[in-house]
Amino acid sequence: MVAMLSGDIPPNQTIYINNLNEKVKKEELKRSLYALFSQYGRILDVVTLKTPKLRGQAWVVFAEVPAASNAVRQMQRFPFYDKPMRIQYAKTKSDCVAKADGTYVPREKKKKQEEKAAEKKRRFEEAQQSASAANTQTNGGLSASQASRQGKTSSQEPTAAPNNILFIQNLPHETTSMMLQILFQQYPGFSEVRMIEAKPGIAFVEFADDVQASIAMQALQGFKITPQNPMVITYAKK
DNA sequence: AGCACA
Repeated sequence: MVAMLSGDIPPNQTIYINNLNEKVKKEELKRSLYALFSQYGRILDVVTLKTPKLRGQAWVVFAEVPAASNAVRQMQRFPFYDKPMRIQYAKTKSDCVAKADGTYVPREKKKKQEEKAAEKKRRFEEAQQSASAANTQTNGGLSASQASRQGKTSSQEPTAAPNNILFIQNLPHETTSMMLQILFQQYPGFSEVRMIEAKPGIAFVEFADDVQASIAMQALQGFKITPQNPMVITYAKK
């Protein structure tokens, strides 16, 4: 039954992921999850903790339930840092969602720990910010195309299954493989660009694995080589 | 295996 796959928890906008590789650092894990899952829709928050009870697990909060549903289906068992992800809907509402709908009540906590942790968190967020600032620089000016892409994925067509090969469309005809190489080789795992003489405007870009391809896809989605040509990146068909 | 957010 379908219900079995989602572990009998009713659909909601937060997915719970476990069986994650515990060796991956928290910040990297968060960023990779963000990059990987934002193809399904807007993400409000990614929560990862490294406490003994919570390592190897993560929560990804989507703005919309259908995005979460697509993610649960499409990314089930996806090999992520060499381990198949296991994905369910989260059991309880995420704080960021409760805050948005006005039902949030802060829970009681031990107070001495809180102050220490607040400091740690501040430092963590600074690191995150500089990291994402660097990201924005490389693909600035994408918001319009990203918005239209998300509109598409969240409403109808099922997203193609992840693949280590990306299919690039809507390239200006004067694009060379060297131009694409320069763009894509900045992402880890890049292996090669292939273009077909007889078919201008498209290209294939290969990465070592699906995760790395996904991250490059996310980063360069909508990138404009010329102002009229935001590139459209999907996974190549298998 | 393990469902939190400070």
